[in-house]
Amino acid sequence: MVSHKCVEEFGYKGYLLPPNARAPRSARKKRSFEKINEEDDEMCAIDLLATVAENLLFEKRSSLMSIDKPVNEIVDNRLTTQTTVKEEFPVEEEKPVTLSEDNRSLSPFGFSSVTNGKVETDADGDGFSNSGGGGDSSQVEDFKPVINGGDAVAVDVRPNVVVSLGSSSRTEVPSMGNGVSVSHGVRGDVNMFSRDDDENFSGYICPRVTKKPPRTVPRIGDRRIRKILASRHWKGGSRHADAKPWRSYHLPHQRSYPVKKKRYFDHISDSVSDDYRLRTKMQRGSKAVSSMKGQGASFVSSDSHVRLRIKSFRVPELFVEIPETATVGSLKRMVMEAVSTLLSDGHRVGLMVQGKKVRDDNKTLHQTGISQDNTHLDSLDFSLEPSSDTPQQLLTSNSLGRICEDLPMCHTSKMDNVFESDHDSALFPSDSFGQKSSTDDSKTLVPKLALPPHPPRVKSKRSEQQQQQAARRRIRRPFSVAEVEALVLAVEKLGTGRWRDVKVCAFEDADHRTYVDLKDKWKTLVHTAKISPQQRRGEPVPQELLDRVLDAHGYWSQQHVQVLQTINNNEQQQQETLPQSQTLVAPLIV
DNA sequence: GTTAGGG
DNA sequence: CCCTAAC
Repeated sequence: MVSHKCVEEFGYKGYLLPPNARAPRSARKKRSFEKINEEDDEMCAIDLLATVAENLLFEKRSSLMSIDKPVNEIVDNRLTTQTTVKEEFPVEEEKPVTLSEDNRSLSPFGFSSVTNGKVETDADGDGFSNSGGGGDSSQVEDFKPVINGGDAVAVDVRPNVVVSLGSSSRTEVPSMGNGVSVSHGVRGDVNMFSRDDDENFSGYICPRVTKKPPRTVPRIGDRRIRKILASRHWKGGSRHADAKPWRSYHLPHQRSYPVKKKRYFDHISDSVSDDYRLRTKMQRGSKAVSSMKGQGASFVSSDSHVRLRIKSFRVPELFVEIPETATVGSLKRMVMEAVSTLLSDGHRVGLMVQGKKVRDDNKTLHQTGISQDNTHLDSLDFSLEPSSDTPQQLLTSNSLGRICEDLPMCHTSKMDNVFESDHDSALFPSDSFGQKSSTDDSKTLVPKLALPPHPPRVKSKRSEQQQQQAARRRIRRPFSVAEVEALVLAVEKLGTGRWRDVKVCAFEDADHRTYVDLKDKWKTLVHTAKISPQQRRGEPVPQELLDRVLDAHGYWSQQHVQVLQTINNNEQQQQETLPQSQTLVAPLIV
């Protein structure tokens, strides 16, 4: 909406003569940090899953029952990504879940890539070669680098996506884009991309929520907020790094969850997006004596334990474009960044038992039918769903831009190594989790490093500027007639050259309109007003408004000229010709 | 941080 | 809408 606060006093012909001085900056309203708290609660959305899974996992480690399999087999977490070659689906209806432009979370954990069934350790310069794609492995499902004609290697991570729609129904979401990613002509760039329907090649990661009406959400419009949130998120992760693992199942309200997730599930939960399910399989559990007797109201010592085996772990569709010469490490980071970014919006966990969505968080597992005695129950679905009170914005290119911006594209040593070794276990936690002694935990638990402030990079063939421009350009938002009217009104009153004031005056609540935008719009309005109606494009602006634009433009231009003259002459000689300007000029020349 | 102007 | 110089 456009405010009209500044409609009051008018000077000549509706123009308000400039004030003696600009409003002091202290009076300029800053709203940047007022919205932070709204997001506070959402930080732990993923914690629910993390905690549940963590506990389940922990039980396996600490339970008294004998385990006839290696722990890492029982708790078999795999990031499974899937490359499928499908025809492209038009996805007009699907708007990508949007991520704030600056909310990339600084997930410090590593990301393992898999080629031909092998986990790549990223040695420098060990980029993907054009040999990939053929390998198969039952362990590593469906991950194949898609080789793209000797050009950039496009890794098409294309999971099957199951989307929860808030009911028990599911919708298969078609993939977007070719199964074989296309990335011609941009070799040398690190870019995640998708086409928006405009002109830009804007990168984004696109988890989709289909056919789901947009939420009315608190807006989180300020980059600074997002930065803060991101950093807070990150800090939170490390802050809890030393938390001791839970030893009981605890399924109270989500809000009451202490944020105590282990790093392991930091990784896992954070890597889940949107509605990508954690498929779990019930396993026969044996009676176990709780090690937490009496510690929880809902915890009964005779509780049986159920084992959940998370069979696969899926990430949303991602496109990663990266030059062959990039290191595996940089690829891992890219993917990790992308995934992390996806998740930073906050999600809640959904649970489906035998196809039925379980909404009552207070039910016990047993009441829900999750019981070791239930031999019929062989699968659960966990899902991450956009939290109902979580903002879902359009994923603009900005978020991606940040990612790309900060992704080192070089083969530099430090970055590649830092992210490395320790964190491969993040993706394949079973490899490390079950085997690590508790003393080792700190190693994985405490992420050693977030992204360095200024990751080193190498120049790509496309200029960085070009790349960033493509990546972070804001979406185009044409001015409505109402906005134009408000702008004209404000400029009539305030003049051209006080754009910040115009912003505050007339577009205070329009977060997406910066004063630079307003200035630019005015520029185009003046131009539009000068050209013939036939040459004009877009939503037609009423001629009346355009007339006022020219009027105001002329008037204020005149004012500027006179100010200059006055300054040059250093005398008040224009009094007789334009009395009105006296009030304008006089203060300025003092 | 704002403003002005080119891209 | 972006970028940058200049303030």
